[in-house]
Formats: sequence, C-alpha cells, structure tokens
Amino acid sequence: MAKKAPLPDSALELVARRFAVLAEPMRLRLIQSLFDGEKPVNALVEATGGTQANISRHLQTLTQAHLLSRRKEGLQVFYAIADPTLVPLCELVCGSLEKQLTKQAGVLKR
Amino acid sequence: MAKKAPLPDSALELVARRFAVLAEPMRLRLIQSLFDGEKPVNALVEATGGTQANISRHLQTLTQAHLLSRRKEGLQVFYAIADPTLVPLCELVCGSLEKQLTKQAGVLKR
DNA sequence: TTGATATATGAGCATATACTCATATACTTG
DNA sequence: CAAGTATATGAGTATATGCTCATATATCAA
Repeated sequence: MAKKAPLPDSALELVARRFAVLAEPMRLRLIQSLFDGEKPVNALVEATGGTQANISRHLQTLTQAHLLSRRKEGLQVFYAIADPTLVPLCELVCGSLEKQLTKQAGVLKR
Repeated sequence: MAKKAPLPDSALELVARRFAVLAEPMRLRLIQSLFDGEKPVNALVEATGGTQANISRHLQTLTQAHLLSRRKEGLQVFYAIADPTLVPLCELVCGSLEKQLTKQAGVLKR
C-alpha cells in the first residue's frame, strides 16, 4: 500500500489480515512478553493471565502469520518473535496514540 | 508497547483498537485512495466500488479514530489523511508480507 | 417552499472470531 | 507400560462487526 503505486485488492486483503492478527489485546500481550526473549507456553500463560487453551490458540495464529517462531524442547514449546517489523509497528501506533491523547488532554485543559 | 517498559493493558487495548480499525480491506482502500489527496465521498465511492452507505460508515470509523479529517463544502464532505503514521505503518506491513511471500516462493521453487 | 443532490444514520441480518471446556496428542520418567 | 506433565485441538457459545436497505439530515438553487 505504498503511496506511489496503488496496491491491488489481493495485497490489501493480506495487509488487512496482518492488522487483524494484531488487533487483539491478548495477542499484543503475548508479543510484548516475547520482546523480553523466547518463552515457553506456561510462562506466557502466567505472564498474560490467560487460559492455557486460549493462549495456545493465539500463539497458533501468530505463528501461522509468521510473526512468531516456535521450537520444541522435550515437553515444552518455546515461542519467540520472528518478524522484526513488530517493534516499529507498535512504536508507530503508540506514538500516534500518545499524540492524540496529548492533544485531547490539551483541549480539555482549556 | 515499547520494547523497554511494558505497556499497561489499557494501552494495549488502544493499540489493538488502532490495528482493528486498519484490519478492513475497504478501509485500506479508502486510505490508499486518500494518499493521492483529499477527496469527497462520491469520489471515494467510485474509487472503491463500495456502496455509499458502507463507505460513509467506514469513513466515520476512520474519522473517529482520528486517522482521517473531514470538512464540509456545500453539499460535499471532503476527507483527507490526518495521521502521518499511516504511510510508514502500511509500508512496514507491505515490506514484511513481501519478504514472507518471497521466502515462500523460494521454498516452492526448490 | 419545493425539488434535487450529497451524505449520514437507524435497523436488521449474516458471518467471523474470541473464549471456554474437555480431551487428544506429545514427551518424559519410573 | 502407566502415570504425570505440557501443549494443541475439536466443538460449542456469545459477541462484535461488516454489509445492506431505507430513509433522515443537510445543502443548494429555482
């Protein structure tokens, strides 16, 4: 979806799907937790306060989207961040939201 | 959701909501169309092939999220991009998807 | 004021998706 | 092999959201 050449619908579908994968607080929690480094499922369950089943399902979604990687070690499965764009993506959105909230706060202060 | 200090749930909710707003092909089409510059609703309806009612609703969502701005001029309402992070956001996702598809294509070629 | 045009909005319907429960599957140890 | 542990998955339910239809609302000119 570059500013220059318009992307075809098929590409926009993929982009939308990427955003959809990230449009879930629990998944963002998992991603944030993995910014500290690779973790096994049980650690992610503890870190996020979700149920094991739910976390497992979200991890599946993120892995299928190639945002996370996974490796087995005995009984445990470790997940890690696989896509380097996750950091700047989140930073951009946080920056934008911060500006908005700051602007709104300014309006209320008057 | 910086890599350094973990964001509270309330912030992750906001971030997720931002991604959710972008997780819709029709909305991305509108955004892409507006990368060319400000446009009235009817032009956006033509550019995207959506119904007027549906486009209007999507525009409302994007405007309420402060991603678009709007101004009236007689019978017409003009919309424009209001958030500068939209361009880098889309570029990041496109870049990531391109890499993935290239990698997948490579795997298939073997 | 009426009629035409442009856009926004109420209401209803269909579908996707998140969450949970239960348990299947995989791995390890005695 | 049985039992225990860790994780994935099938199935069902509730809810959010996209889309459409109809029309309300806003604007303008005659």
